[in-house]
Amino acid sequence: MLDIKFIRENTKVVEDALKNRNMPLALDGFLQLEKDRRGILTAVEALKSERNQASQEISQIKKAGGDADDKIAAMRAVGDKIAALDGQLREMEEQLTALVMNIPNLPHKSVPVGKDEHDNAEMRKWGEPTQFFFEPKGHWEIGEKLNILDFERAAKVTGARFTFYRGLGARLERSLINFMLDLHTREHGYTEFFPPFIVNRESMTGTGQLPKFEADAFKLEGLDYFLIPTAEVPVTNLHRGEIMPVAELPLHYVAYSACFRSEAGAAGRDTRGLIRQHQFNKVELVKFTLPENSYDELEQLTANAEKVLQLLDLPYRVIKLCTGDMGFTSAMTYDIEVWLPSQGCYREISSCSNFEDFQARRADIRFRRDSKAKPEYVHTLNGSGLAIGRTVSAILENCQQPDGSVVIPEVLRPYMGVDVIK
RNA sequence: GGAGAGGUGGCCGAGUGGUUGAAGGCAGCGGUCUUGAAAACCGCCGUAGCAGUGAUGUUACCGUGGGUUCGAAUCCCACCCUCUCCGCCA
Repeated sequence: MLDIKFIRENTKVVEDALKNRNMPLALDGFLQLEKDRRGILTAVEALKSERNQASQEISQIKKAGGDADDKIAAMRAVGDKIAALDGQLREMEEQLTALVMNIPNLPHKSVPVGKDEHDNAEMRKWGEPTQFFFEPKGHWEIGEKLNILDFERAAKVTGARFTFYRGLGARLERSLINFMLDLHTREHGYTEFFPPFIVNRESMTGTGQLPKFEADAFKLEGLDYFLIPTAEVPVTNLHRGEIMPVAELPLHYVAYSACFRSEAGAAGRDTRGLIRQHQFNKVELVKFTLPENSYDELEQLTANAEKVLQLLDLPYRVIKLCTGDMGFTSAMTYDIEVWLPSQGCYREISSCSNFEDFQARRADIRFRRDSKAKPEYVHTLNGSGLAIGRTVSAILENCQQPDGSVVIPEVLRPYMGVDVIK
């Protein structure tokens, strides 16, 4: 959520940003509504002030044994006026909230202006695309042949876009979760959380999944609860409504969770394999920082996620998303893309974003520089560190052997107990 | 799921429908005293919106949302949460 005062004073800036995000929106209606609202607010507050004063006078008259009937009658009329204006005010506020909640974050000035993924900027590459002297197979095929992935039975038991992992496949998934959590807690200094996988509406609104993207979420029938699309939601909302002392910042959190996405609108895309599932595992990094440090923190967070791929020896590149390709809540996003031989291209395996104060304002997460200072909004960041299913895909594909076996990256062998899946 | 108790400021804890934004205490901040510290004493000590260059004024907030009333922390209704006991359960 943007600051309404900021929108008022920088209307052009906001309109330009919306245009760059492919969401052109004229704000004059918004501004007029805002102005009208303030007019009515001033009027109703004057009436309330009058009423408060009269109430005290009535109290004194009654205490003195006098007759206040005239005053009470007069105030009854004032009360009716107040009720009418309050009603108007509430309606206007609802409209304004609806508008402002649907305005995306402003891109950072270093973000390239562009329409779609073709305008993203490649920042760096690590490693070289894996070379094969045989025709590399897709991970779904490798997984089924090794009997470690079972898409067919998952379709029977649940439906499309679900998977059973079996044997060493299940163990690989679990090993990756543990490896990543160990790395981020022991080497990178993050504090581990294990969050609820179900959250309420306020939390989904706080991180920006609602109200605009309700169709993407799984909602529990009859309850105002949602399956989390990412651990970002529970972990960021951990501090919703709090004012923290400056000494606590920055906070670096890491959480494993299952993630649930309806993938509405993705029909027909990535239908094979583990790339796009309704349920997947992810290790998520979340930071709460001082505003002046958030971009340094973003670089470090991205580097922490990259470290996972480096240790697994998987080739990847880092791109900076352009204005048209960035998520609704983000001010700047780096995507980390891993090399997938079956597709002959790099595919997203992590998305690292700085939300600046966009989520903090929605979720009311603040800090105080000292005991007398006014509270300020923190900056929030998060990034996958990494998506587990996509990491499994990358390992199966990049580490496959001509005989169909898969050599386990060295750092995972202590977790796996074997060197090769065959 | 059933029965009961309760949700007030950073914390503890008062609060007959009428100067209660809210007593008192603790913590915190500033000061007096002291070589320094402690103790004692004095003062300050919530958040947000609106108007104003500013001093300041004003409104709202006592779990949440409605209602009654000239006036609600206080009365009524619904919901949420916490605690205790019972039942069920990994």
